[in-house]
Amino acid sequence: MNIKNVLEAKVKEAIFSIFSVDLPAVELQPTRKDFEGDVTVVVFPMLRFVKGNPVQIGEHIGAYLKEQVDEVSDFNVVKGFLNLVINDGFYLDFFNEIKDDAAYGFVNEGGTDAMMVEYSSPNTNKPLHLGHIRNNLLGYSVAEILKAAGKKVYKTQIINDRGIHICKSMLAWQRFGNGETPESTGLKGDKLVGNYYVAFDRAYKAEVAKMVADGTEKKEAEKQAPIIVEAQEMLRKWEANDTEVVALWKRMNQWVYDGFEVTYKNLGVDFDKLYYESDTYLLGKDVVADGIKKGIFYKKDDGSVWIDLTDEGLDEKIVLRSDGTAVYMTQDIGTSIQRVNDHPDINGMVYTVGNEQDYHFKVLFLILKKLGFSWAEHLHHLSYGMVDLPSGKMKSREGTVVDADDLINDMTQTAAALSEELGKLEDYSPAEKAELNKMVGLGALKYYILKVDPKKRILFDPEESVDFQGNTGPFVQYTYARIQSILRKADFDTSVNITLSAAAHSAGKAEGESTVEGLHAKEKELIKQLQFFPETVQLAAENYSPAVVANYVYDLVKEFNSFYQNLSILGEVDEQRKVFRVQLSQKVGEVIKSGFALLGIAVPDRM
RNA sequence: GGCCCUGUGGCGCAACUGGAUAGCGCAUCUCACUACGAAUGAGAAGGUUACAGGUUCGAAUCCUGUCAGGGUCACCA
Repeated sequence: MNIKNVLEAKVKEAIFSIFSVDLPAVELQPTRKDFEGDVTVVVFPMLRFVKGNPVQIGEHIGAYLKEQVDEVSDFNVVKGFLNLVINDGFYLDFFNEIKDDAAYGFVNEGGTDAMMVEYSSPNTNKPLHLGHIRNNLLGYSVAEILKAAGKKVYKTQIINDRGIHICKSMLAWQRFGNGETPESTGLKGDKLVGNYYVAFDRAYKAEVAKMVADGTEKKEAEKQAPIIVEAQEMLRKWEANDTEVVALWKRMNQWVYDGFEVTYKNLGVDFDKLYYESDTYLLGKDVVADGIKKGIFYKKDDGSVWIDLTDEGLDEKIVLRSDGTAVYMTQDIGTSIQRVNDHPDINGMVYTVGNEQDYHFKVLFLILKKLGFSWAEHLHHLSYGMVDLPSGKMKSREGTVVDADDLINDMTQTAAALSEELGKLEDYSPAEKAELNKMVGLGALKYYILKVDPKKRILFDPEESVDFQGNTGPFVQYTYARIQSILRKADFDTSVNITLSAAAHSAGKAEGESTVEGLHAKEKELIKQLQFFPETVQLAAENYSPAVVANYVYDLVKEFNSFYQNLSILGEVDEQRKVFRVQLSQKVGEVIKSGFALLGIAVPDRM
């Protein structure tokens, strides 16, 4: 039973019995460390309903609760804050309730509503970089959090596999590639193709520069440079299904997919369903036609179709070009509908896309609502800030990016160096070490990115390596490993429930249970912290925020380390208390593991 | 210029969504390994929450204005 629910009901009861007033809500919060107590009732909001001095009202409620509620053993009032002391028995009972629940904190209702979470969605003309990593980690984690909160979730990505940018790398490869392949060069496919994307840009810029030098206007030169004209011609051929162009396109895209797969696997993310833009880019046109009939869209004289969103404080937005072809928005409308057709249980979608597209999604969601889809009420743009370098924005074309594979390797190597230095794993095989180093390196990277509120932009300095100490992934992993070390050494039965001794607990003890005299403050704090896990998962889901989970796990771990350092676990002389402390450690370990799993971070038994 | 996001000790982040004396980690300075793992713990120092008004019992949080940084305003995606 949740103590909050009990107290809320009882406080209302108290107010009714003392003042004959029905209170609509009760504000509860954990008591600050500097005050005595566990849960605090804030009296101030009641003053609207109950006239009087907040301190006196607090005293009245406190006295009533102490009298009427078993769990409340004492109280004190500071200004308008009523601090309640909850007895140790309650916390022990609570702990025994959750102790053996392997899925503690997770809701497993298999609700009928499914959510689709889209993330990653890369272009197939260049390798993934740090920006994609943030996207991937956020999307994956939010999907896992939603699952834990009881939703059915489909993870998806839309692969931007067509368009002028793809033709650019294709053309450059044709011209300068000399038949190079991933096999012939030993390069990862996405890297190889990315090189040609850069090569195109270089050639293009050179052509433009030359034309400008020869007297052409810059804007004209950018439009007329032979290489860009040729790329556009290639796109036309692709759209006309030209066999040669399509064959090249398939071949080069496959190189990229093979490369992406390696990166995704290293990163530990996965997808349930893939969408390809080449399949979806024509979608949405019929919906637009339908929308015109409904009067949602209107046609201009030149044939282009628009929606007027000025009433909603936005602009007019084009949804179909004058030549009848689709724009980005059209595709997105069509694709979202397609997704629901493919998965009829979807009743909401999350789009993990950078905040540069805030406006686009505002418009998209509004249009879908206007079109009357019920699921359009549950759309969320998981918008996140850009990852910038000290030198500014990352730009693939200019080669100023932090490559995803390189970064993962760097992190692994830093972990390896640190581990070697500490020298605790001499008995590990090279393969075991490699696996562990990757786990820790990735743990550092993932935590570093996920602990920050998604909305905020991140400044990443490659010169200063990601921390492994303090508020970091490895810190949490280390604590987990420490707990496992204790569990390995605890060679006694820990299956019994420990309760308060009869002397400390008026209710007495049940048959076959073991007792302790009372909880140490550090033990109690840990149980309190464990209590917050389920609500943390829900809060994280409501806010689509892995940072909420990361911060929670960090607080739990900090609390545990303090407990660990200040009290003896296996060295405890009282046998019952020793058992209890091992159980407590085990549970904390489980929650660390569960919480980190929501972030996509693994935890090691040793490190 | 219009609209959107962000601004918290030197740096990186929190603050249970309006509650108590604004927490934590790096970095700096002290302590603690013949303790269950020091990738740790205990402590010190460091703040007018960008600025100015306002709302109320109470503001980092809400409103208005100003400043700074970023984004966005294409028949591009």
